[in-house]
Amino acid sequence: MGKVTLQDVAKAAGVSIATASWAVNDNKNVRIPEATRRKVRKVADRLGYHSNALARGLARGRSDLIGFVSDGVATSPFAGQVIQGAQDEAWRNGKILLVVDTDGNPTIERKAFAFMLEHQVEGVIYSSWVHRSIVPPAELDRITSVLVNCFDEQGRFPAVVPNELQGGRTATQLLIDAGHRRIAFVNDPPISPASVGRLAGYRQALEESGIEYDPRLVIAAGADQEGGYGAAGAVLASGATAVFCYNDRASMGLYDALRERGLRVPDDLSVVGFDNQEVISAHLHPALTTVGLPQYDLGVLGVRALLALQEPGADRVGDDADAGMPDAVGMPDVAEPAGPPYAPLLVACPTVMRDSIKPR
Amino acid sequence: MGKVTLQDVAKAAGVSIATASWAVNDNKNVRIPEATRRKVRKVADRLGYHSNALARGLARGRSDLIGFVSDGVATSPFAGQVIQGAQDEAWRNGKILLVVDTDGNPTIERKAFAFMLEHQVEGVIYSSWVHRSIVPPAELDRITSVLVNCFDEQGRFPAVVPNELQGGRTATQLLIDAGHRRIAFVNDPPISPASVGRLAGYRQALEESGIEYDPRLVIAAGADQEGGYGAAGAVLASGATAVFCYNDRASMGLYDALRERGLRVPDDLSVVGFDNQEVISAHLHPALTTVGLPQYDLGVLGVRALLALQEPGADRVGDDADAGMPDAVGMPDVAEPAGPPYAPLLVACPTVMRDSIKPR
DNA sequence: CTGAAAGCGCTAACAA
DNA sequence: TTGTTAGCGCTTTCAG
Repeated sequence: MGKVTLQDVAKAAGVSIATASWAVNDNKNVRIPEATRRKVRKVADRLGYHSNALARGLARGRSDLIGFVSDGVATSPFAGQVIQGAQDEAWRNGKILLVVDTDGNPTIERKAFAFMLEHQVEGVIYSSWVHRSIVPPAELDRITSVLVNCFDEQGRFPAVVPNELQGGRTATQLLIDAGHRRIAFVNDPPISPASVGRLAGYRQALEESGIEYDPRLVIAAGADQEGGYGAAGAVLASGATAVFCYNDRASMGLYDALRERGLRVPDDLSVVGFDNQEVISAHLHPALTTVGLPQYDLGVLGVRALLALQEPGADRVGDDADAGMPDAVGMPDVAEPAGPPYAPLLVACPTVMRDSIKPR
Repeated sequence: MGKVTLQDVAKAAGVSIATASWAVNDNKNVRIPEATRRKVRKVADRLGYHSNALARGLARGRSDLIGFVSDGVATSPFAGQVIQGAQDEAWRNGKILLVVDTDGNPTIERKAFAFMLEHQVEGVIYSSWVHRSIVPPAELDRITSVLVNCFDEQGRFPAVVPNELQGGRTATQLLIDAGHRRIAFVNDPPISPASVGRLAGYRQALEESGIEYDPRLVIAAGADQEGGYGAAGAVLASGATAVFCYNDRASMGLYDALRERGLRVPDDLSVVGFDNQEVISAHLHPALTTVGLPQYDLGVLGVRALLALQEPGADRVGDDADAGMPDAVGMPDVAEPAGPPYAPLLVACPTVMRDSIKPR
């Protein structure tokens, strides 16, 4: 079984091996009569021929493989989505993803890169579980690479990250639009792109609406249920009528604390979360209005940036590889590969309207 | 840069290309002096040599690639873990995973298999997001394959699945051990390995403790927060002092409903969940005692079964590939590849003790 | 338009 | 112990 080679096909079809090759691939440099092509194709199908990617890669010097190394995306509840997006976009371009999750282990990471190199990947997506600044491992210099959900301060590599500022602004704006003026922000204390960016967005939204920023409304609390639970007292004491929580998990904790005090969302307090972590946000009572992370898009744009890098100025040609693939519409175009230093590509965080905001 | 070949290394080291090959790989058929080996190795390092996996695969007729096709594991909040387990185990054996998530789309699935075939994978893990019975796609017959988190009724393929019955029994036993005799079971209505298996486990545990099974204690409710929320009334009306919920999400809904009625877990009602969906279970108030799904192990055992299939009777040899890898201890051995029909390998569901059970 | 033939980088007989 | 060499299956000039 199995081992049907091009040679077999050629022989069975009564053509040379070269002709068979032309016929099977839609090679544009060579014009082959439709009849011949069809015949070869049919024979190939009948024999169950599958081109050997190893041989093809060797001969062409191109593997059609894209590496995806992450420090935990696969394990994180979040970000299977970014892999999915990357995979879909890779696929659309006739590439396939070689995924390795290093779980943050440097030994594994080193090996992962060795593997990628050996397998002649055309580039690698280096991705982080949590949006953060990284110092790129030395291996990245040996391969065309782009950063996803992380970035290097020097901008030595193209990076694709969520637009935290816009996200924070959007979340806050939701509350303002509902008529709230006194809006608390439960923020994660450690400095991070997310905590800094969302706070900046919060302030920007307030400012745009002429609401004065009151530092007492910014409450520091851990970015999980316990944090949100513990922050309830401070939120209530602040006199806020609405609260923007750093993430959905904190919102969930806040819900709990509120319920224990006999208070109701959104009647007594409007709340908006962040992350759109569906298991939580979609199923809280009431369902949580929140701002999502553009994970799928991060993946898509990551590989798009990577491909743009290796074919400078080349137009993407649509082949039939996308049959049945979800279409990626409404996504920002990736900037022309301008060369370093690269400014991170900021991807918009979408609004997810549910039932936790009450107009007043 | 980059393109350093074995030939280059050989030349630079002043040996033949064959010798270089022996030296770089730890080939056991050929003994070459440590000195030569070391020299070659050093030159290789200096030049930044990386063996070309495509050429190696072609020449050896072996790709060291294992396919992993899933209908949504990557997207599901659950099961990045199974990929992780599969990847780790593959790695330990010098293999690497080629992951494709078809998202349940048959067109994509077909293409995924074509890709796998082309890339000469040595076998494929076919995995489902939710534990279920499947009819294996025809392509599986062309490749050595094993099913993970799913199975075919005829046992034509080895399958690795969670032991739902044991899980259900364990969950119930937890409650019994705490002194409860009247234990409700909030079950998911649709027939599935999980609903059937967990119910059987529930009944078995009761029986083993001489508690009579009362059908009125089995309450049908959707397997999510809404379901658990809605089931509260029935649970309370049943007079149960404890409840085993089909999953953590339902438990979460139940928590909500209870709190709204001024009732407390575990004082007024003990509860145990299922799935150990950490975002939820670990952070509920009080934290939820639950039974986990052995996802990581499913992945590990899946590839282990696959490898066992292709090297019948061969002992696994530990090479140095596992440096820095998490170790897989305490895992059941995969059964000898007995040949079809295969009985599914049942993997134990672990207990996760937290704070939602109160002794009485 | 089609065939012959030279590799792609590496492995593994087979010789030396 | 080491070198020579014939492929692995496919792509792609270069002739025909």
